[in-house]
Amino acid sequence: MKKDRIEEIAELLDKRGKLTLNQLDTYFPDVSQMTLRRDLLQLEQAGRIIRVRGGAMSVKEVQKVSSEPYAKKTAMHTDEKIRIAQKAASLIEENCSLFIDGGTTAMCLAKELPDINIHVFTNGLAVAIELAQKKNLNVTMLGGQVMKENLSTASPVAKSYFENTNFELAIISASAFTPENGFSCGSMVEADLLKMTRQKAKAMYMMLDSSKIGKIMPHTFARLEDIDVLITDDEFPADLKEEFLQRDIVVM
Amino acid sequence: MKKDRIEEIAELLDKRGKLTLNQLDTYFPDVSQMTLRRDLLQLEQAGRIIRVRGGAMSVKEVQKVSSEPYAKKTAMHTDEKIRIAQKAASLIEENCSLFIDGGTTAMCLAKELPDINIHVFTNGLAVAIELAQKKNLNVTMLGGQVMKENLSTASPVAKSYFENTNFELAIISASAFTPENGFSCGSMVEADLLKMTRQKAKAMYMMLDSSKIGKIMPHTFARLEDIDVLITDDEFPADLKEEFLQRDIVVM
DNA sequence: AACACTTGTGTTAATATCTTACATGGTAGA
DNA sequence: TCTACCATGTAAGATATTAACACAAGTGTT
Repeated sequence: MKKDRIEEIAELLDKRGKLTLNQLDTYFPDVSQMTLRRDLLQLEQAGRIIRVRGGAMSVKEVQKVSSEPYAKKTAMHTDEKIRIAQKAASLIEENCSLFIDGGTTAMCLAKELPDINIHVFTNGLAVAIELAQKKNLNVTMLGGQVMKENLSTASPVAKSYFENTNFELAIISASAFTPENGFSCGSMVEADLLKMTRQKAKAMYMMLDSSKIGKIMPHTFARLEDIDVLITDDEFPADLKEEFLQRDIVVM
Repeated sequence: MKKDRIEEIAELLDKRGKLTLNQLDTYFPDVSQMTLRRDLLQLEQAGRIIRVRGGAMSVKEVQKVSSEPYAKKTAMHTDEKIRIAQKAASLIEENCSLFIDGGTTAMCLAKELPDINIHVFTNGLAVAIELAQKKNLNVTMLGGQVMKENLSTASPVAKSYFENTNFELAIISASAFTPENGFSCGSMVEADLLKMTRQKAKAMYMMLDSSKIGKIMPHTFARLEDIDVLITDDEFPADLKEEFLQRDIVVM
């Protein structure tokens, strides 16, 4: 079947990074080179690969090679983030309306979200673009001044947005957490926005990988008791977990 | 000098995403194609570009590819658009405040804009991200529902933004133009936004490559006399130009 | 100054790769 | 059953790339 073969080619390329047509030919001896060419063309149009002379290479590979310095930042704790994002995604139901922030954990969540009929509000540019790929999903971008470090928007003006919009659920992530100082982040305007979000949403889920615990950032936007669900990883300290559970907060 | 040329090629590629050898050849008429090939080879080994059949593409571009249907992306880097964008960019002065739309021509403009102290409002997600790279430039994203086809936002809510913001200049592009129907685009909400923009801005510059002339899209957002400057290419018909000039509109 | 030697470049032919156009067979729906 | 369409194959032709050699200008050595 054509589709399977194309999928297989894509996976191969993701693993190997780069393949020549001759290599592909030995992988798929029962179809002609021309067919493989056509497959590659399709994959290229889908944006998954790049055709180069002699064959093709995976887009992922290219990204890896080039973004070494930046990769370090984002690659930190990626596995945990993805697992946390998957947990969060499993909580989303069809026809709901939710807010997602613009951080890297939120970006992971955006990738994990199923393509179903939900409405998502976000202040992350990259998150919005990622979500725009999904056909059934509705995205609304919160406007405001663009913060260059994290490609999010934040501004007092966003407030006027909120007056006319509604969402049941806010899923956000913090840069730091201690029981005393609550959930905090580095930007005041962002903290402001997240506070507003808390007021607007019926429920608030917090994604927090355990590396954030014990850190303090300048601006607190939520306290321990403000959240309804805490989504974290297995490293999460048991004693802290107890504190959440005592307040009827679900920890998962 | 070899080094300068290579640097120039790299910059060119970052701006335009992808170039064929023939295009490069016209940019550097005083060296042979073979030399350019060798330059590309070097840049490839340095990891800055990827050579593809017929030419090369910027690694940076590839990173963006994953977030946008690829075919569209490359198709849009036409020479005319870039030349028009360059003309438009040359009109921008330091310390001004302007609006740019989210279309592909606007994207070219974003790339051409100098990194000086100006404030830019836009409703294009990709445009905002592009502009966020520039250190001295200030970007504000207009919020609203994200339109998946063109990664722009548009919504009635955007109106509330405009009440608190000011910009002197709006530089926008249309999808279609006829003297009778004016400048039009395919989306009603977008047309709405652009109309508002017209009211808010002191001046409006229109970027219009000649391929758009004679086409009509469903929603007109500006008429001939609404604009102050028309930025177009050399193919622009002389008789039409006359019509603009009669209304004291600068054509360049 | 004469001499290798390196480096950047151009020219051409040989090679590799890609596209185009057309032919074939199988399959789903009319 | 027939038609239309899709996925595929084949091969000629177009295009792009490499390889090989040549040359000129600058550099250092004797």
